[in-house]
Amino acid sequence: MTQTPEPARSPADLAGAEHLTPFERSVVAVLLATEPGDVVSYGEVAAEAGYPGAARAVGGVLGRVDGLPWWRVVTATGRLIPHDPDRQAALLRAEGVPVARGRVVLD
DNA sequence: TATCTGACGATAG
DNA sequence: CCTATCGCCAGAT
Repeated sequence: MTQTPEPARSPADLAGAEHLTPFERSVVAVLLATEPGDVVSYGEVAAEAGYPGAARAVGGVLGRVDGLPWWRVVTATGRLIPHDPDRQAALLRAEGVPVARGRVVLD
């Protein structure tokens, strides 16, 4: 196989990862890999993406890249994002995730 | 190349 | 339990 004319279409392409950095693409892949009802923290996404400790940088990706399930990302303590907690709570509940007083109910 | 910003995380009070 | 501060990382200017 001399060169692949059409590289495998990764889920990351759904967010237009054409002009994204490796870090952003990795984060996008992790988020798109999540499914409805699943909740992850910024630190978890960073670690899964291969950049442990870059939790803060993950937040930047959610703000720059659109088309991502940002509502499935919460803080390490289960706290909803300070940007749109009410919005996120509604989206999470729509997926079956119990939310109480601005925090996801961890089991 | 240097500096500032920010959808964070952990710890101290 | 909540607020304040420091530390860390990648992106933007």
